Amino acid sequence: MSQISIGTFNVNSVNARMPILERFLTSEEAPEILCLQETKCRDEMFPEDLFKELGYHSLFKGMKSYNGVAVISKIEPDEVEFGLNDGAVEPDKEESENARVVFAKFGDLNILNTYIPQGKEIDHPDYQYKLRFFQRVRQLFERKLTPKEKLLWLGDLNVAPTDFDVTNPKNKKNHVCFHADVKNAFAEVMSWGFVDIFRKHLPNDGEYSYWDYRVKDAFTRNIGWRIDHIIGTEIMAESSKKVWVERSLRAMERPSDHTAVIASFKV
Amino acid sequence: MSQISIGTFNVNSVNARMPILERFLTSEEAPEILCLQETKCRDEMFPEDLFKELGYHSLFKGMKSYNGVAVISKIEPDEVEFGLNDGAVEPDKEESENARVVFAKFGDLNILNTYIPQGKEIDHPDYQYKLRFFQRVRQLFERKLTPKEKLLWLGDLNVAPTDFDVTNPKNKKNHVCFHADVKNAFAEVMSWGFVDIFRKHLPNDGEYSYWDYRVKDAFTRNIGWRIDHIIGTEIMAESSKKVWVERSLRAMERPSDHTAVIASFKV
DNA sequence: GCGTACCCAG
DNA sequence: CTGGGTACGC
Repeated sequence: MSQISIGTFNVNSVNARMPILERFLTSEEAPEILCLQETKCRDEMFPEDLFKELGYHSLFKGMKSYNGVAVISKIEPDEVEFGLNDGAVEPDKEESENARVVFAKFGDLNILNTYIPQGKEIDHPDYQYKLRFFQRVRQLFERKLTPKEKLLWLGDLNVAPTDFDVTNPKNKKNHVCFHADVKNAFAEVMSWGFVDIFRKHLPNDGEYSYWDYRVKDAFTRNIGWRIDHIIGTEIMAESSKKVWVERSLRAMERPSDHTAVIASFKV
Repeated sequence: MSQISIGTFNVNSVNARMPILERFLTSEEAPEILCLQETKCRDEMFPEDLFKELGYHSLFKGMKSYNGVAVISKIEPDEVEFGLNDGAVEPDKEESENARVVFAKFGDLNILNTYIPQGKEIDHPDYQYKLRFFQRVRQLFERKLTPKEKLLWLGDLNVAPTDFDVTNPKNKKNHVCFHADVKNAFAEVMSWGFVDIFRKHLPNDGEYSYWDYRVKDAFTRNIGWRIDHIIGTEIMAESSKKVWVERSLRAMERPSDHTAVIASFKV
């Protein structure tokens, strides 16, 4: 019986965040597998060699300026797939969807790392695209797996599912990450057969993963959002031992606006 | 009999260079008067308060993005004047000329700090403007002073007067800072009654003040230019005791492409 | 290469 | 506020 820890971290530029990642990945808390979002670099710019020196294999798909996902892991994955691959992708969205979704299989453990579109505003076409994106993620799960399998869904899902997940729920009813429709779209995916593993271990309020740079002293005042998630099938929830928010990363010099969320499992 | 040291430093943004300026101005080598060029900030943005805390009075004239001159001094000047004020300024050049030339009088010591136009290319109209700029600087001296007075001319003059002043003179014949015409234009100003005080004390080659960021390892390989000058009337040359290039500033973190050049005088 | 400035995005 | 892009100057 051994332990494995798996996490998610929206880095807001993987290259800008290397000093923080280097410290984190050489610390006691370093996870075996870490899902990254918003790497914000083309594949040629991805710091694969630096991760290799830290003992991590990298899979990544990026683009110029926006989006970009990666999975770095001490063990090599057996299978990898980028994008939703459902035939529903519009031609101009292909690049960004590949830079938002990565599936990786490590033995019998399936991992989906997603950076869900933010949606801009409630009446913007991107918000409808976001709602459809959740549907398509559910369809991906239906197509590839069953709820009986070992599956984790991690990433920046750009949704705070409950009032406990934001500092001030009252003034966020029309926010694209808190509106009823996006909560429902998220709940529809969850109902396929998922458990919110973060909430299983950290049921209290005030547990956030993102603090807006634009809100003055948001981090020290703990004005934040829980939009980075660790979700899994029942079997994964049962084997989960602990979840923690690695707040130290958000307190370092030049931090991302998000921090890492990690779960440990017994295997 | 006491000592005063006076220098010139093209800072390539005064705000970007404050960490370096703070260290320099609190060190043993801190000059009593320092002429700055390329401050690159509008007057509202000039860090007057920071210099005040360091014990320096500031005079400055800047503009958005480009140019900008300042004189910071432990003693307050008695007279100040910006620009060439010869009635020859074209309307669209008025702002930049005021941000290129500052005259200051400290007792009987006259100081002209200039940031001479670079000139872009030998066949560009800006190069002819540069040559005329030197003429107009000479006319300013003729109008205001005589070679018998105490006068220093400092600044980034964008001219390397001799083969000793660049690393590879052969491939620079058509450079706007090394072409025969610009050397002549500079020599014309010198002939009014100036001594090259830098060269009086540092006659050897390899003494530069500017190392191009774009030349790989230019500073460590000492591939540079002497384009920042300390020039004075005979009486100033006679009272000069020492000149040094403050290379430490170019070796610090996030340096300017230039470094400071300082002269000490007995008064 | 390293400074500006201005744009976009979250 | 802090990323990334562009353009421009030296």
